[in-house]
Amino acid sequence: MAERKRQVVREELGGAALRLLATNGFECTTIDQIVAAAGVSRRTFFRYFKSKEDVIIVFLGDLGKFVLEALAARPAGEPPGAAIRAALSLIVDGFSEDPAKSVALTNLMLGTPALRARYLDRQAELQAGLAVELARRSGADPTTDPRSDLTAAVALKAFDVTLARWAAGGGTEDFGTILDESFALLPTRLDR
Amino acid sequence: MAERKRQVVREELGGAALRLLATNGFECTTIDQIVAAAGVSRRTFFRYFKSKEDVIIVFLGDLGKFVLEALAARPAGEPPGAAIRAALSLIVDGFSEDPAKSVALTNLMLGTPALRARYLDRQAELQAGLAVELARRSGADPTTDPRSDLTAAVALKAFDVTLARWAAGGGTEDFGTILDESFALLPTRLDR
DNA sequence: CCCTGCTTGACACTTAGTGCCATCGGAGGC
DNA sequence: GCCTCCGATGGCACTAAGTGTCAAGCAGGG
Repeated sequence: MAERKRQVVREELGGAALRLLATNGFECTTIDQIVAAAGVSRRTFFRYFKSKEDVIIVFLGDLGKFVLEALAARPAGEPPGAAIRAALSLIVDGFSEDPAKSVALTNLMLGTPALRARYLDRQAELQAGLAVELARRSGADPTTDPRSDLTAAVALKAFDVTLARWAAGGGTEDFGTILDESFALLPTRLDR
Repeated sequence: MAERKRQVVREELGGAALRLLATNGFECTTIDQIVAAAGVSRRTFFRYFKSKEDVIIVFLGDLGKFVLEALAARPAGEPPGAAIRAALSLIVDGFSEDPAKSVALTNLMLGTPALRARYLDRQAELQAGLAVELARRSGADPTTDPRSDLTAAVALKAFDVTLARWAAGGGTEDFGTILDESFALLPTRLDR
Protein backbone atom coordinates (compact mmCIF):
# COMPACT_ATOMS: atom_id res chain seq x y z
CA MET A 1 0.00 0.00 0.00
CA ALA A 2 2.72 2.42 1.04
CA GLU A 3 4.88 0.54 -1.40
CA ARG A 4 2.38 1.27 -4.15
CA LYS A 5 2.44 4.97 -3.34
CA ARG A 6 6.21 5.04 -3.36
CA GLN A 7 6.18 3.53 -6.81
CA VAL A 8 3.82 6.23 -8.05
CA VAL A 9 6.06 9.02 -6.78
CA ARG A 10 9.09 7.32 -8.24
CA GLU A 11 7.50 7.10 -11.67
CA GLU A 12 6.23 10.66 -11.51
CA LEU A 13 9.71 11.86 -10.63
CA GLY A 14 11.41 9.69 -13.21
CA GLY A 15 8.99 10.71 -15.91
CA ALA A 16 9.32 14.43 -15.22
CA ALA A 17 13.10 14.13 -15.09
CA LEU A 18 13.29 12.20 -18.33
CA ARG A 19 11.07 14.68 -20.14
CA LEU A 20 13.01 17.71 -18.95
CA LEU A 21 16.42 16.16 -19.46
CA ALA A 22 15.59 15.06 -22.98
CA THR A 23 14.25 18.52 -23.81
CA ASN A 24 16.78 20.83 -22.15
CA GLY A 25 19.83 18.62 -21.90
CA PHE A 26 21.48 17.23 -18.79
CA GLU A 27 23.56 20.16 -17.57
CA CYS A 28 20.89 22.75 -18.28
CA THR A 29 18.22 20.96 -16.28
CA THR A 30 18.22 21.66 -12.57
CA ILE A 31 16.80 19.46 -9.89
CA ASP A 32 14.57 22.32 -8.82
CA GLN A 33 12.92 22.20 -12.24
CA ILE A 34 12.42 18.46 -11.98
CA VAL A 35 10.86 18.53 -8.52
CA ALA A 36 8.67 21.46 -9.52
CA ALA A 37 7.39 19.46 -12.48
CA ALA A 38 6.83 16.38 -10.33
CA GLY A 39 5.23 18.30 -7.47
CA VAL A 40 7.47 17.09 -4.68
CA SER A 41 10.17 18.72 -2.61
CA ARG A 42 13.83 18.83 -3.48
CA ARG A 43 14.62 16.72 -0.47
CA THR A 44 12.26 13.99 -1.63
CA PHE A 45 14.05 13.73 -4.95
CA PHE A 46 17.19 12.60 -3.17
CA ARG A 47 15.21 10.02 -1.24
CA TYR A 48 14.41 8.30 -4.53
CA PHE A 49 17.59 8.93 -6.49
CA LYS A 50 21.17 9.18 -5.31
CA SER A 51 22.02 11.91 -7.80
CA LYS A 52 20.86 13.60 -10.96
CA GLU A 53 22.76 11.06 -13.01
CA ASP A 54 21.05 8.32 -11.07
CA VAL A 55 17.66 9.13 -12.59
CA ILE A 56 18.97 8.02 -15.95
CA ILE A 57 21.37 5.35 -14.83
CA VAL A 58 19.57 3.30 -12.17
CA PHE A 59 17.52 1.22 -14.51
CA LEU A 60 20.68 0.09 -16.27
CA GLY A 61 21.58 -1.82 -13.15
CA ASP A 62 18.34 -3.82 -13.23
CA LEU A 63 18.77 -4.37 -16.93
CA GLY A 64 22.21 -5.80 -16.31
CA LYS A 65 20.86 -8.16 -13.68
CA PHE A 66 18.22 -9.44 -16.08
CA VAL A 67 20.83 -10.05 -18.75
CA LEU A 68 22.91 -12.01 -16.27
CA GLU A 69 19.93 -14.14 -15.32
CA ALA A 70 19.15 -14.70 -18.96
CA LEU A 71 22.70 -15.83 -19.61
CA ALA A 72 22.60 -18.22 -16.67
CA ALA A 73 19.42 -19.73 -18.13
CA ARG A 74 21.00 -20.54 -21.50
CA PRO A 75 21.74 -24.20 -22.26
CA ALA A 76 25.14 -25.35 -21.05
CA GLY A 77 26.48 -26.51 -24.41
CA GLU A 78 25.82 -23.25 -26.22
CA PRO A 79 28.90 -21.31 -27.40
CA PRO A 80 29.62 -18.16 -25.37
CA GLY A 81 28.93 -15.75 -28.23
CA ALA A 82 25.56 -17.25 -29.03
CA ALA A 83 24.60 -17.39 -25.36
CA ILE A 84 25.39 -13.74 -24.76
CA ARG A 85 23.69 -12.71 -27.96
CA ALA A 86 20.59 -14.57 -26.83
CA ALA A 87 20.73 -13.04 -23.36
CA LEU A 88 20.86 -9.59 -24.94
CA SER A 89 17.59 -10.25 -26.77
CA LEU A 90 15.94 -9.09 -23.59
CA ILE A 91 17.28 -5.59 -24.12
CA VAL A 92 16.53 -5.71 -27.81
CA ASP A 93 12.90 -6.46 -27.01
CA GLY A 94 12.80 -3.69 -24.46
CA PHE A 95 13.98 -1.21 -27.06
CA SER A 96 11.41 -2.17 -29.63
CA GLU A 97 8.60 -1.64 -27.13
CA ASP A 98 9.02 2.13 -27.33
CA PRO A 99 11.66 2.94 -29.96
CA ALA A 100 11.23 6.73 -29.83
CA LYS A 101 11.78 6.88 -26.10
CA SER A 102 14.66 4.43 -26.31
CA VAL A 103 16.41 6.48 -28.97
CA ALA A 104 15.95 9.70 -27.00
CA LEU A 105 17.34 8.07 -23.89
CA THR A 106 20.26 6.57 -25.75
CA ASN A 107 21.19 9.83 -27.43
CA LEU A 108 20.96 11.65 -24.13
CA MET A 109 23.18 9.09 -22.50
CA LEU A 110 25.79 8.84 -25.24
CA GLY A 111 25.79 12.59 -25.81
CA THR A 112 26.33 13.70 -22.22
CA PRO A 113 29.87 13.13 -20.93
CA ALA A 114 28.81 12.58 -17.33
CA LEU A 115 26.11 10.09 -18.31
CA ARG A 116 28.22 8.34 -20.89
CA ALA A 117 30.94 7.83 -18.32
CA ARG A 118 28.46 6.31 -15.88
CA TYR A 119 27.01 4.16 -18.59
CA LEU A 120 30.43 2.78 -19.41
CA ASP A 121 31.05 2.09 -15.75
CA ARG A 122 27.82 0.14 -15.48
CA GLN A 123 28.72 -1.73 -18.59
CA ALA A 124 32.06 -2.65 -17.10
CA GLU A 125 30.21 -4.04 -14.11
CA LEU A 126 27.97 -6.10 -16.35
CA GLN A 127 31.00 -7.30 -18.23
CA ALA A 128 32.54 -8.59 -15.04
CA GLY A 129 29.31 -10.39 -14.23
CA LEU A 130 29.13 -11.96 -17.66
CA ALA A 131 32.75 -13.03 -17.33
CA VAL A 132 32.21 -14.98 -14.12
CA GLU A 133 29.17 -16.64 -15.63
CA LEU A 134 31.10 -17.57 -18.77
CA ALA A 135 33.91 -18.91 -16.63
CA ARG A 136 31.44 -20.99 -14.65
CA ARG A 137 30.05 -22.42 -17.87
CA SER A 138 33.44 -23.29 -19.28
CA GLY A 139 34.91 -24.46 -16.00
CA ALA A 140 37.75 -21.93 -16.14
CA ASP A 141 39.17 -20.05 -13.18
CA PRO A 142 38.31 -16.37 -13.76
CA THR A 143 40.99 -15.12 -11.37
CA THR A 144 43.84 -16.46 -13.47
CA ASP A 145 42.28 -16.89 -16.88
CA PRO A 146 41.27 -13.62 -18.53
CA ARG A 147 39.67 -15.27 -21.53
CA SER A 148 36.10 -15.15 -20.27
CA ASP A 149 36.59 -11.52 -19.34
CA LEU A 150 37.83 -10.75 -22.81
CA THR A 151 35.00 -12.67 -24.44
CA ALA A 152 32.45 -10.74 -22.42
CA ALA A 153 34.19 -7.49 -23.33
CA VAL A 154 34.14 -8.30 -27.01
CA ALA A 155 30.46 -9.21 -26.96
CA LEU A 156 29.50 -6.06 -25.10
CA LYS A 157 31.52 -3.98 -27.49
CA ALA A 158 29.54 -5.45 -30.32
CA PHE A 159 26.44 -4.36 -28.44
CA ASP A 160 27.92 -0.91 -27.97
CA VAL A 161 28.72 -0.45 -31.60
CA THR A 162 25.23 -1.62 -32.46
CA LEU A 163 23.61 0.75 -30.00
CA ALA A 164 25.53 3.74 -31.33
CA ARG A 165 24.69 2.87 -34.91
CA TRP A 166 21.05 2.22 -34.13
CA ALA A 167 20.61 5.49 -32.23
CA ALA A 168 22.46 7.41 -34.94
CA GLY A 169 20.00 6.04 -37.45
CA GLY A 170 17.10 7.27 -35.34
CA GLY A 171 15.98 3.79 -34.36
CA THR A 172 14.61 3.04 -37.81
CA GLU A 173 16.69 -0.08 -38.38
CA ASP A 174 15.91 -3.29 -36.56
CA PHE A 175 18.11 -3.52 -33.51
CA GLY A 176 18.24 -7.30 -33.47
CA THR A 177 19.34 -7.44 -37.07
CA ILE A 178 22.18 -4.95 -36.62
CA LEU A 179 23.26 -6.74 -33.48
CA ASP A 180 23.50 -10.01 -35.40
CA GLU A 181 25.56 -8.26 -38.04
CA SER A 182 27.93 -6.84 -35.44
CA PHE A 183 28.39 -10.23 -33.85
CA ALA A 184 29.08 -11.71 -37.26
CA LEU A 185 31.68 -9.03 -38.04
CA LEU A 186 33.51 -9.60 -34.78
CA PRO A 187 37.21 -10.24 -35.34
CA THR A 188 36.61 -13.55 -33.60
CA ARG A 189 33.78 -16.06 -33.58
CA LEU A 190 33.49 -16.37 -29.79
CA ASP A 191 32.72 -20.03 -30.19
CA ARG A 192 34.73 -21.51 -27.41
CA MET B 1 58.85 33.06 -19.02
CA ALA B 2 55.20 33.34 -18.02
CA GLU B 3 54.74 29.95 -19.61
CA ARG B 4 57.48 28.53 -17.42
CA LYS B 5 55.85 29.93 -14.31
CA ARG B 6 52.50 28.50 -15.28
CA GLN B 7 54.06 25.10 -15.60
CA VAL B 8 55.53 25.36 -12.11
CA VAL B 9 52.16 26.20 -10.58
CA ARG B 10 50.53 23.41 -12.53
CA GLU B 11 52.99 20.86 -11.26
CA GLU B 12 52.79 22.15 -7.70
CA LEU B 13 49.01 21.88 -7.83
CA GLY B 14 49.01 18.48 -9.50
CA GLY B 15 51.58 17.13 -7.08
CA ALA B 16 49.74 18.32 -4.01
CA ALA B 17 46.46 16.99 -5.37
CA LEU B 18 47.94 13.60 -6.19
CA ARG B 19 49.51 13.25 -2.78
CA LEU B 20 46.34 14.18 -0.91
CA LEU B 21 44.03 12.15 -3.12
CA ALA B 22 46.18 9.06 -2.83
CA THR B 23 46.33 9.44 0.96
CA ASN B 24 42.80 10.44 1.86
CA GLY B 25 40.81 9.14 -1.07
CA PHE B 26 38.98 11.08 -3.74
CA GLU B 27 35.71 11.96 -2.01
CA CYS B 28 37.33 12.79 1.30
CA THR B 29 39.76 15.26 -0.20
CA THR B 30 38.44 18.76 -0.69
CA ILE B 31 39.75 21.34 -3.11
CA ASP B 32 40.36 23.67 -0.20
CA GLN B 33 42.84 21.17 1.19
CA ILE B 34 44.58 20.88 -2.16
CA VAL B 35 44.97 24.61 -2.71
CA ALA B 36 46.10 25.08 0.88
CA ALA B 37 48.83 22.50 0.30
CA ALA B 38 49.82 24.08 -3.00
CA GLY B 39 49.70 27.61 -1.66
CA VAL B 40 47.36 29.10 -4.25
CA SER B 41 43.79 30.28 -4.15
CA ARG B 42 40.75 28.14 -4.78
CA ARG B 43 39.94 30.12 -7.88
CA THR B 44 43.37 29.48 -9.33
CA PHE B 45 42.86 25.74 -9.05
CA PHE B 46 39.98 25.97 -11.49
CA ARG B 47 42.12 27.99 -13.89
CA TYR B 48 44.40 24.98 -14.21
CA PHE B 49 41.92 22.13 -13.94
CA LYS B 50 38.32 21.92 -15.07
CA SER B 51 37.27 19.85 -12.06
CA LYS B 52 38.59 17.73 -9.25
CA GLU B 53 38.42 14.69 -11.47
CA ASP B 54 40.38 16.57 -14.09
CA VAL B 55 43.52 16.59 -11.95
CA ILE B 56 43.74 12.85 -12.32
CA ILE B 57 42.27 12.46 -15.75
CA VAL B 58 43.88 15.16 -17.92
CA PHE B 59 47.11 13.38 -18.51
CA LEU B 60 45.22 10.39 -19.90
CA GLY B 61 44.23 12.55 -22.84
CA ASP B 62 47.85 13.30 -23.71
CA LEU B 63 48.72 9.66 -23.21
CA GLY B 64 46.01 8.72 -25.68
CA LYS B 65 47.33 11.15 -28.24
CA PHE B 66 50.81 9.70 -27.95
CA VAL B 67 49.46 6.19 -28.44
CA LEU B 68 47.64 7.31 -31.56
CA GLU B 69 50.79 8.88 -32.95
CA ALA B 70 52.71 5.72 -32.14
CA LEU B 71 50.15 3.62 -33.97
CA ALA B 72 50.29 5.89 -37.01
CA ALA B 73 54.07 5.43 -37.07
CA ARG B 74 53.90 1.64 -37.22
CA PRO B 75 54.78 -0.02 -40.54
CA ALA B 76 51.85 -0.39 -42.92
CA GLY B 77 52.01 -4.14 -43.35
CA GLU B 78 51.92 -4.94 -39.63
CA PRO B 79 48.81 -6.79 -38.39
CA PRO B 80 46.45 -4.62 -36.31
CA GLY B 81 46.99 -6.50 -33.08
CA ALA B 82 50.76 -6.29 -33.25
CA ALA B 83 50.64 -2.62 -34.21
CA ILE B 84 48.45 -1.67 -31.28
CA ARG B 85 50.48 -3.78 -28.90
CA ALA B 86 53.59 -1.97 -30.08
CA ALA B 87 51.93 1.43 -29.76
CA LEU B 88 51.00 0.60 -26.19
CA SER B 89 54.65 0.02 -25.32
CA LEU B 90 54.81 3.73 -24.76
CA ILE B 91 52.49 3.41 -21.77
CA VAL B 92 54.27 0.31 -20.57
CA ASP B 93 57.53 2.23 -20.48
CA GLY B 94 55.88 5.13 -18.69
CA PHE B 95 54.66 2.79 -15.99
CA SER B 96 58.03 1.21 -15.36
CA GLU B 97 59.61 4.63 -14.84
CA ASP B 98 57.92 5.00 -11.47
CA PRO B 99 56.01 1.80 -10.66
CA ALA B 100 54.98 2.79 -7.13
CA LYS B 101 53.40 6.02 -8.28
CA SER B 102 51.79 4.30 -11.25
CA VAL B 103 50.23 1.63 -9.06
CA ALA B 104 48.92 4.20 -6.60
CA LEU B 105 47.41 6.22 -9.41
CA THR B 106 45.88 3.16 -11.02
CA ASN B 107 44.34 1.92 -7.81
CA LEU B 108 42.95 5.35 -7.07
CA MET B 109 41.44 5.53 -10.54
CA LEU B 110 40.01 2.03 -10.64
CA GLY B 111 38.79 2.20 -7.07
CA THR B 112 36.90 5.48 -7.27
CA PRO B 113 33.61 5.25 -9.17
CA ALA B 114 33.73 8.81 -10.48
CA LEU B 115 37.31 8.45 -11.69
CA ARG B 116 36.80 4.99 -13.09
CA ALA B 117 33.86 6.24 -15.11
CA ARG B 118 35.92 9.09 -16.53
CA TYR B 119 38.75 6.75 -17.27
CA LEU B 120 36.45 4.49 -19.24
CA ASP B 121 35.13 7.47 -21.14
CA ARG B 122 38.64 8.53 -22.09
CA GLN B 123 39.39 5.01 -23.11
CA ALA B 124 36.33 4.97 -25.35
CA GLU B 125 37.65 8.12 -26.99
CA LEU B 126 41.01 6.50 -27.56
CA GLN B 127 39.28 3.45 -28.93
CA ALA B 128 37.49 5.56 -31.51
CA GLY B 129 40.79 7.14 -32.50
CA LEU B 130 42.48 3.77 -32.84
CA ALA B 131 39.56 2.55 -34.92
CA VAL B 132 39.86 5.31 -37.52
CA GLU B 133 43.59 4.73 -37.72
CA LEU B 134 43.10 0.99 -38.17
CA ALA B 135 40.49 1.66 -40.83
CA ARG B 136 42.88 3.97 -42.62
CA ARG B 137 45.55 1.29 -42.56
CA SER B 138 43.26 -1.41 -43.89
CA GLY B 139 41.44 0.84 -46.33
CA ALA B 140 38.03 0.13 -44.80
CA ASP B 141 35.26 2.66 -44.37
CA PRO B 142 34.84 3.14 -40.60
CA THR B 143 31.34 4.58 -40.93
CA THR B 144 29.88 1.37 -42.32
CA ASP B 145 32.38 -1.26 -41.24
CA PRO B 146 32.55 -1.76 -37.47
CA ARG B 147 35.41 -4.21 -37.65
CA SER B 148 38.20 -1.74 -36.91
CA ASP B 149 36.17 -0.39 -34.01
CA LEU B 150 35.76 -3.87 -32.63
CA THR B 151 39.42 -4.68 -33.09
CA ALA B 152 40.42 -1.53 -31.22
CA ALA B 153 37.96 -2.40 -28.47
CA VAL B 154 39.31 -5.89 -28.10
CA ALA B 155 42.90 -4.66 -27.91
CA LEU B 156 42.08 -2.02 -25.32
CA LYS B 157 40.21 -4.55 -23.26
CA ALA B 158 43.31 -6.68 -23.21
CA PHE B 159 45.13 -3.63 -21.92
CA ASP B 160 42.42 -3.10 -19.33
CA VAL B 161 42.57 -6.61 -18.03
CA THR B 162 46.32 -6.34 -17.87
CA LEU B 163 46.22 -3.06 -16.00
CA ALA B 164 43.81 -4.41 -13.41
CA ARG B 165 45.86 -7.52 -12.88
CA TRP B 166 49.13 -5.60 -12.70
CA ALA B 167 47.77 -3.10 -10.17
CA ALA B 168 46.19 -5.88 -8.11
CA GLY B 169 49.57 -7.54 -7.93
CA GLY B 170 51.12 -4.32 -6.61
CA GLY B 171 53.11 -3.68 -9.77
CA THR B 172 55.56 -6.45 -9.03
CA GLU B 173 55.01 -8.32 -12.28
CA ASP B 174 56.36 -6.98 -15.55
CA PHE B 175 53.63 -5.05 -17.31
CA GLY B 176 54.88 -5.77 -20.81
CA THR B 177 54.95 -9.49 -20.14
CA ILE B 178 51.40 -9.64 -18.80
CA LEU B 179 50.23 -7.49 -21.69
CA ASP B 180 51.73 -9.95 -24.16
CA GLU B 181 50.01 -12.79 -22.33
CA SER B 182 46.66 -11.02 -22.49
CA PHE B 183 47.03 -10.36 -26.19
CA ALA B 184 47.93 -14.01 -26.72
CA LEU B 185 44.86 -15.17 -24.77
CA LEU B 186 42.54 -12.97 -26.77
CA PRO B 187 39.63 -14.97 -28.22
CA THR B 188 40.88 -13.77 -31.58
CA ARG B 189 44.29 -13.18 -33.09
CA LEU B 190 43.61 -9.69 -34.44
CA ASP B 191 45.73 -10.50 -37.43
CA ARG B 192 43.72 -8.91 -40.16
C1' DC C 1 57.59 56.39 -16.74
C1' DC C 2 53.52 54.61 -18.31
C1' DC C 3 50.89 51.43 -20.87
C1' DT C 4 49.52 46.71 -21.85
C1' DG C 5 48.61 42.05 -21.11
C1' DC C 6 48.59 38.17 -18.12
C1' DT C 7 48.04 35.99 -13.69
C1' DT C 8 46.16 36.01 -9.37
C1' DG C 9 43.06 36.56 -5.28
C1' DA C 10 38.72 37.89 -3.33
C1' DC C 11 33.89 37.91 -3.33
C1' DA C 12 29.35 36.62 -4.65
C1' DC C 13 26.44 33.35 -6.60
C1' DT C 14 24.31 28.91 -8.37
C1' DT C 15 23.73 24.11 -7.92
C1' DA C 16 24.42 19.33 -6.13
C1' DG C 17 24.02 16.68 -2.24
C1' DT C 18 23.44 15.61 3.06
C1' DG C 19 21.87 15.81 8.00
C1' DC C 20 18.37 16.96 11.07
C1' DC C 21 13.99 17.74 12.86
C1' DA C 22 9.10 18.77 12.83
C1' DT C 23 4.86 17.34 10.75
C1' DC C 24 1.33 14.72 8.58
C1' DG C 25 -1.36 10.74 7.45
C1' DG C 26 -2.47 6.01 7.43
C1' DA C 27 -2.51 1.16 9.80
C1' DG C 28 -3.40 -1.20 13.64
C1' DG C 29 -4.31 -1.99 18.77
C1' DC C 30 -7.35 -0.67 22.73
C1' DG D 1 -13.91 6.27 18.14
C1' DC D 2 -9.43 7.22 19.92
C1' DC D 3 -4.60 6.72 20.56
C1' DT D 4 -0.16 5.35 19.04
C1' DC D 5 3.43 4.18 16.11
C1' DC D 6 5.83 4.48 11.81
C1' DG D 7 7.03 5.77 7.30
C1' DA D 8 6.95 9.53 3.98
C1' DT D 9 7.41 14.23 3.46
C1' DG D 10 8.91 19.12 3.62
C1' DG D 11 11.68 22.76 5.33
C1' DC D 12 16.00 24.43 6.88
C1' DA D 13 20.79 24.77 7.34
C1' DC D 14 25.15 23.38 5.85
C1' DT D 15 29.20 21.70 2.97
C1' DA D 16 31.40 21.49 -1.33
C1' DA D 17 31.91 21.97 -6.46
C1' DG D 18 32.06 25.18 -10.00
C1' DT D 19 31.55 29.88 -12.39
C1' DG D 20 31.45 35.04 -13.34
C1' DT D 21 33.30 39.35 -12.24
C1' DC D 22 36.38 42.73 -10.81
C1' DA D 23 40.31 44.89 -8.92
C1' DA D 24 45.13 44.49 -7.79
C1' DG D 25 49.97 42.89 -8.74
C1' DC D 26 53.55 42.29 -11.92
C1' DA D 27 56.08 41.51 -15.82
C1' DG D 28 57.99 43.57 -20.45
C1' DG D 29 58.03 47.08 -24.08
C1' DG D 30 57.72 51.64 -26.08
